[in-house]
Amino acid sequence: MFKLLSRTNVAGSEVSHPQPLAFQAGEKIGSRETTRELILNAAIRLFRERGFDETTMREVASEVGVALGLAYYYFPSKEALVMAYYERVQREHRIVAQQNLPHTRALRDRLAMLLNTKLDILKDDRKLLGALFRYTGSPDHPLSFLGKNTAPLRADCMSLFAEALEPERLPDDLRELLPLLIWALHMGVLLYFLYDASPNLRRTRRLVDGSVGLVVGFLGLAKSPLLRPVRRSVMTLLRDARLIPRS
Amino acid sequence: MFKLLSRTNVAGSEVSHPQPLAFQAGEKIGSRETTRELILNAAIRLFRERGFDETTMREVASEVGVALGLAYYYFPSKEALVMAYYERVQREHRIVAQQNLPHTRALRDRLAMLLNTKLDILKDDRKLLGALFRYTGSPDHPLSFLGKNTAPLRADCMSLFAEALEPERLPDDLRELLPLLIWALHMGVLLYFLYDASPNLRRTRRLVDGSVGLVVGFLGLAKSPLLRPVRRSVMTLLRDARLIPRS
DNA sequence: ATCCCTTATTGAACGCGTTCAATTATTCCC
DNA sequence: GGGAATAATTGAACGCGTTCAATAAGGGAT
Repeated sequence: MFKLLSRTNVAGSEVSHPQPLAFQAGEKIGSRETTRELILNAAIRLFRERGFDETTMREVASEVGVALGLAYYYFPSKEALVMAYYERVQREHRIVAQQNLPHTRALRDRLAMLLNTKLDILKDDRKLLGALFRYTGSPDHPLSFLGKNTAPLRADCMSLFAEALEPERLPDDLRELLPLLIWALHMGVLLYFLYDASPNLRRTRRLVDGSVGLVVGFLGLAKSPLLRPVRRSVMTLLRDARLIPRS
Repeated sequence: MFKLLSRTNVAGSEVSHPQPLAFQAGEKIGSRETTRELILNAAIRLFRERGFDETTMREVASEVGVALGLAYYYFPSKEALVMAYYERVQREHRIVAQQNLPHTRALRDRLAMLLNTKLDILKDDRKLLGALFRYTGSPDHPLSFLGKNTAPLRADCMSLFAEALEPERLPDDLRELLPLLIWALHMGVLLYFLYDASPNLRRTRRLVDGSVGLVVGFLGLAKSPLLRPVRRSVMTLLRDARLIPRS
């Protein structure tokens, strides 16, 4: 189907190969970005090994050899570490996706590729990814994945889905609607991934395949001019709810 | 449309009128249920007034006049207070729903009534309801609303939706599928409610109306024997994903 | 009434996320 | 080089959710 890029093929990957500590005891810590990166890398490594809640910020700071307060100088909270990491994941996913999209013709394959490569990147991250959902019910929290502060991240993710849809012949309303719907599906898949205890995430992968198939099938149906009033109703509803912008 | 029961009409309501402190300073605290209820009621009241995070467990205990540790004797965590409250909400909702269902014929009205009465009950609870979503990303946590410990609560909620669907002529597969789908919609509505800043939750109410309309419309379409293979695909997918039981 | 077992309650303490005043280091401009 | 401003770093402390050993209270059996 789509060409899986193996981990080693992602040049300069920030995510999959967190850099080892770049200095030894007694050596002076480098620049601002270096310290911040060190802390982030150490945190992600420890979160992966032990779990998010099971790792303390004291351990993270100690791992880098800095004072606890320094972690808070660079990151406003423990969860913000995970969010910073997820932003990296997003960046890496964009790179991978844009490498694969030119070689993937069928929409079904394109969408499946997007979801599966995301899962590939995140496959070792179940012990920390859940922390991203912590503020789901807190509308004003800066880290709420549905809140206004994360709107750029959402938009970025949706733009990837929009890119995958680009070659398709779609009515304008569907072209506008689908990135949101696929983003929502993608969030559902990530959630499912967290709950999936099957070997090698088999069930999650099958869910991806199956749901992408249904989306593409639904799309074939929904394109019909006969269903234009229905599409219009959906668009109206979502606009009223401010889930998509007013045109 | 449906008959709205006003708050005062719900006899013996546990939710809407948290009982005042049943004793005065120096008076001996009553039985186990009384103390537990006192703590829960005080907590919910304070959470409503101040917000969940803004209220400390020390304040809750102090409000009842007991030691901090006693709150933890009765409730395993701060969030567990909110979950206990939500279980009450569920019970009250069932009562209200079962009073209204016999007088509501059209499916659209039945579904809208279920969602709207839920919102009625929860309307003052935005400051605390978000806490229920805190463990969304923690599959093994007892309070995860998607986890196994909350399966009875989910099933109970879905059974209400199944009841609303009862009079409808539906193919078996749809009859099995729809409670889950409507439950998911209901969760989406609750989430939306948390984020909705419109006056009197206007936008949430409109979302309810609109989405119920779409569900009913979709249902009309989905019933068609022509779409049986699609329904079968959906059922297969959800069964494989273990989101509905295998038949 | 006494004893024993279970439940309820307490107050002190723990630990972790977070904060912050003080200090040190770095950078830029003259 | 010196001074000022800014950024980085520290270590101590706070406070809140949570825990727990000790104690008190309640209930049942003898």
